Amino acid sequence: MKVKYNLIKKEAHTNARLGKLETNYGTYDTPMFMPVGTQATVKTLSPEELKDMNAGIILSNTYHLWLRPGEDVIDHAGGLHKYMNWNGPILTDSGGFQVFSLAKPKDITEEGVHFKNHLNGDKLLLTPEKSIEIQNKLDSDIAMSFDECPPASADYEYMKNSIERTLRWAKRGKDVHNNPNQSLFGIIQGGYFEDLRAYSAKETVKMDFDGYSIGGVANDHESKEDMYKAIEYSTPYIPDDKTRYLMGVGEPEDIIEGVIRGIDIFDCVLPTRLARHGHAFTKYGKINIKNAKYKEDFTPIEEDCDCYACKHYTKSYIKHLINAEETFGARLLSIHNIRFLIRLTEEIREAIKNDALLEYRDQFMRDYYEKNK
RNA sequence: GCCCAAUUAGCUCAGUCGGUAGAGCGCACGGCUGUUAACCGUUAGGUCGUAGGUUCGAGUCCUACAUUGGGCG
Repeated sequence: MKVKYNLIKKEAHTNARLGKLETNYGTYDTPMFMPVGTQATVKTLSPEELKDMNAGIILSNTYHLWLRPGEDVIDHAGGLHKYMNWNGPILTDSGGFQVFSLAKPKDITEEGVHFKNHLNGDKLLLTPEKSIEIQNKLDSDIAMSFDECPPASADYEYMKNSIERTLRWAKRGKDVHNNPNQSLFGIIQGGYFEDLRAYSAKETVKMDFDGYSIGGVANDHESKEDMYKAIEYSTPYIPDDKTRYLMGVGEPEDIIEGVIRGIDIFDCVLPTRLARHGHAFTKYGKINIKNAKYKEDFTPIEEDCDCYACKHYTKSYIKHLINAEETFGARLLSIHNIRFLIRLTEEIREAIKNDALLEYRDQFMRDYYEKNK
């Protein structure tokens, strides 16, 4: 089946939405956060641990699985769910972000994007059709259109040409997509140009995708105000009965601000990457567990956190593990950071129910930036 | 007792022809937003073993001593 978004309620004072997303693998409350498992694994974590954190959809990546182990291997294994032992929903990114992070502008043509395989240097061509074909074989629940994710600093002319091409790529991908059990999402681009966002959104929605995402944000050190505007420029054109997915975000405050502007789902590498780099989210701001002050801090990362790491381990111990480059440290911080963002969405949903999201936002920001600093 | 080598940042070591010193790691701190990222960056930290000598100028050349390691007795 295709994913189905059911709008439960709109928050009284913002554009926030409470919803339920029906998938092949169960129904999940939105707003929600999707952990990122690029290479068919959320780095350092087992599926059981993800379930314990109350994770819903997880994200994986077309480009990486195409190169290794190859979509045919996963197809022959019985699909990505079986391959990685994840019996929850999976969204696959199309490789569009790799256009941004790996390709040079000259590598992008109408046909597709020429890559150098970052593992062995092979020259490769990824096209919208190929991306959809790979995602079909991976058998994810939600496939993403193959887009170009231009840097926020791109000028108007570049951005305009880019979104026109992304629209043509979206149509080509949709034309070859024929998996009735896989949904296909369109991607809105346009940087911080109001008219380009509006145009991209309207034209993408005309193609009638199963859901819509907003891409091209938080990728170029742009200001948060600009990022929030890009969301505001895009969401008005997305129908109420379709999911809105803000790609690659984010930081706790960006998730809250995104929800306020009508976003339903988020994904971000930050919780797991920060974890491997020794940082932890807390209600009172991000902490660097490597700091000397935690050497003999025998309290958990957060006293009131219900995650496995906080229930059983101290900052002192986790600092030791990170300093000693023991992988268990990265695991414990990953568990905490993902649980932190999932718990954040749980609190956000509660605030929407109570029509008190702005109050929740203000209190969160006071705690996150002012206390304990 | 004699001979040889070494001695430079907390650690392991570079240091050219003599022109007053660098790296890696560690320490301290920071950054990371659809993962080419268990990564990247920024500080701090030195009477160049000690005492003399040669020289305009010595980590570098000479002498003695100390310490450490090795060899021969």
